[in-house]
Amino acid sequence: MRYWLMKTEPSDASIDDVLAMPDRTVAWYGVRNYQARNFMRDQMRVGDKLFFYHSNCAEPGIVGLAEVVKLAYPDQTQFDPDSKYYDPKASFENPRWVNVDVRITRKTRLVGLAELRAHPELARMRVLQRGNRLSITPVDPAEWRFVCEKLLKDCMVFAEAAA
DNA sequence: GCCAACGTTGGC
DNA sequence: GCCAACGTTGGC
Repeated sequence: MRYWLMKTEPSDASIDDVLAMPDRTVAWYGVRNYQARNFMRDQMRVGDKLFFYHSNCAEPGIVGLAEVVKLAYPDQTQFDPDSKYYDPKASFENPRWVNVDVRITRKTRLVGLAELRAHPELARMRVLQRGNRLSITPVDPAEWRFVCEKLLKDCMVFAEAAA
């Protein structure tokens, strides 16, 4: 089982938006970067866990925990001319982009960038590196444990309670 | 809104 | 295959 960090812009799909969806599950459509796509296509398995991260907003940071509930399959938005994620070079026969489905397991307090940077144990996290733009990045098991057991201890908010 | 960083495109 | 131009990301 692997661990990941997945970015979303809250103006597009915030954690509260996803909590309001059926089964607290969302298709992670719209990824248009090959490296991020390959992570979903080649490495993600059902049961992988992830940090749900808000980016490009007033308070960027981790806001929840989630898990992969469906293996990668063709991203439907690439076929839709009305979608901003439409890709004219993609076809049903040769889809270019895929997505997994993700279910929120916990809404947490905001763990912001400054707080993440404050811990040497997390210094190697990809999301903290200068110039990082990748929307999906692997997370080390030790980093996952540190965030969950040290930073989020006693302040876990259950998704059920938050929904 | 600024701008550094980085990915993609396309002419050659 | 090189690389300049351009577009996007995302923190600040």
